Amino acid sequence: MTATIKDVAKRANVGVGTVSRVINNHPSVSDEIRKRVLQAIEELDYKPNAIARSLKIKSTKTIGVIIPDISSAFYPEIVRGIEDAAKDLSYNIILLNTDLKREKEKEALNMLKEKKADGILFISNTVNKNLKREFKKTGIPVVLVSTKDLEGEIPSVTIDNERAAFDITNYLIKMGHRKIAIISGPKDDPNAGITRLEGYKRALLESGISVDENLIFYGNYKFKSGYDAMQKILMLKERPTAIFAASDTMAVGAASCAMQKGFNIPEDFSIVGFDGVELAEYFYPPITTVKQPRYEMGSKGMQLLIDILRGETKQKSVVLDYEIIERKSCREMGGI
Amino acid sequence: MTATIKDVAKRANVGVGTVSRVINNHPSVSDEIRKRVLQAIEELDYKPNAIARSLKIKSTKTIGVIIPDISSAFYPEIVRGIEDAAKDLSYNIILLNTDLKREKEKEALNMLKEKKADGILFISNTVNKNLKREFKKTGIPVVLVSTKDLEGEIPSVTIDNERAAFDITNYLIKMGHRKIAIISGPKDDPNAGITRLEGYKRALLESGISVDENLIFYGNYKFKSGYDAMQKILMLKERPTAIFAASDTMAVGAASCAMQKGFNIPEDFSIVGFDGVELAEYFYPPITTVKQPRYEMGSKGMQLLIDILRGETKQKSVVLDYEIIERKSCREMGGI
DNA sequence: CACCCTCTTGGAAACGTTTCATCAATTTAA
DNA sequence: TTAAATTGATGAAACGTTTCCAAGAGGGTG
Repeated sequence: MTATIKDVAKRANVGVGTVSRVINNHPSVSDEIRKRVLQAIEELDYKPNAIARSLKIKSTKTIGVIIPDISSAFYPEIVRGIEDAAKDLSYNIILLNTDLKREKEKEALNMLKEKKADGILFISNTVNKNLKREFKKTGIPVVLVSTKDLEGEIPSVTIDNERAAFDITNYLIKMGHRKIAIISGPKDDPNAGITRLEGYKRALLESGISVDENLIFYGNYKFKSGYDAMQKILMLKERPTAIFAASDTMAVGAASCAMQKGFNIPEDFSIVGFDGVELAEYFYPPITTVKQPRYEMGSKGMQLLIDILRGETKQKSVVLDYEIIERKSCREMGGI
Repeated sequence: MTATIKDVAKRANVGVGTVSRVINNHPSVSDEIRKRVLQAIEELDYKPNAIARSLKIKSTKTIGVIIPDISSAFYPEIVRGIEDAAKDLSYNIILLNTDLKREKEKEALNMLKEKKADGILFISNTVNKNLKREFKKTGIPVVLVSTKDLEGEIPSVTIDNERAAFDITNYLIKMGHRKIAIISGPKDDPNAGITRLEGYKRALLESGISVDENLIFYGNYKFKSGYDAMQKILMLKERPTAIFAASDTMAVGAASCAMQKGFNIPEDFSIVGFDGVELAEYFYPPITTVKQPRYEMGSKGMQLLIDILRGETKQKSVVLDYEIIERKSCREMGGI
């Protein structure tokens, strides 16, 4: 069997308390004994049992990470940011997928409560009252990443979606576009759906362009919904010259549809996306987009969570910067 | 504080042993007492402490998942397969990234030993003697996914890379291509680098086409290396008519390069990839590829691991089927 | 020399479970 | 009717740590 602290104590001829103290670097242990203990540890290849330790100190050095779907392009980089930060702080992460199902979110929360996670990073649905009650029931601190508590009670790390949509729409306007369609997220997504649509509308209005309801389409951030929206756009009598898709994947879907029907990007349509996903970069032509700092969102979320666990912070939320990445999917309009 | 088994016992007026038995569905407890205990559990919203339980039963219901990089397009779907299967079997997963660094692999193994993971799914570097020694030291059962132990001692779930490469190369040959370049993986990757190159060569040879060393290029599976290889290909006096890239991302890189220089896919070059990643599907034109069953690899790996933990299986490895997905990136050659 | 500190060390208790040896009560067999 | 067997329930021990309390060993001081 694998060695325990008792075995080490015996071999080093000391008490278990002493061994524990050298493991945890308590100051009050003489150099000579420390050396003896260290040697015994070495000889037995002793590794402390984290489970036993956790039981005693009531901390597992484990963080639960709740996301919709790791195989969806948006999340892996967030998770990578989380895991890197976790490693630095000597935590581990348990990954749970929810598919945005409330039921699975609840189950995940239960698991994490039973396994005594020290904290939770929640990157799933928008938070509602009901969910907040579930959070409370676990008794585990939660930080939101890339989603929000509408009432702002739970700390979160996000970007300003409204402003980002405003900026990217303005980018199109500056290039001379006046008929700009949007392929928005779903109406029931208060975080990235509604806000981006609002930013788009505000940009139009502030430039004196009236918003045309016929140029507003709704998708679900996936390829097919972008593709389908483009099909509708192509059937318009008065086509837009530019399209703002609320996700890169929809942007690519739209571009694919157009190209398949014989149109060219950016000559016939200027297209911009949102997220800054690899697909947009590697597509041909590469798609201009607003890049969310996904890695940083993850690592920052982790750091914030740990700060909170240590009681080192007033639970304030953080809003990160986004960046418009100009590529080859847009063109300047000449005069009308 | 949150309720313990003692609190439940007290409230239900029974011994702790009894509570434990109803929690674990042991048969010998009377209906009346069971009811009483259940009610107490309900009233206190008692959730068993998995840490304490783990300490006692020496099983954490946790599996370590060691991968190179979750933000690399190939892995997320594997991980999703793993997590889904884990959930079904009531396990959780701890995710660890290694960037293919031996040092990080070692650290990951140590963490999992200390945290007493019940099993490990290893999806990183090819396994060598040294690593195998580290596996042994943890004392934790390991299953390999999408990588191999050259000596075949450790159970694994993979596809037949050589045969897949053979098939896809043949696909090109059947279309009439005779000058086929390959953008291979690195020479020091015995799993997916060398094997795919060998499948390519065998296909050529069996069709009586001699392999031309000038048509063999090496990349690292990433976009840029595909792009760079294409640049070299374009500089050849005698250009190939088809290109087999050992990853979809390289295939897309190569296609982008060609298109940027004014060539058309598939008119000027037929291109096929490998992996079956989203990028290949959404690229325009969509890239023909051999799709690895990544989700299934993950879930199968998980199931195999659990079978082994339960001692229900002779530790045999499993080889999964791949699938050639025909899209729009290749064209038939007329007679020469 | 007696006293009081300080510094180390040992060991027991506690963390919240599961399980095992006991025991009490009830049923079955003789 | 009594002995034996079966069933159900109890509580202590154990899992491997950490931490706290007590105590021993010096060392200074008056």
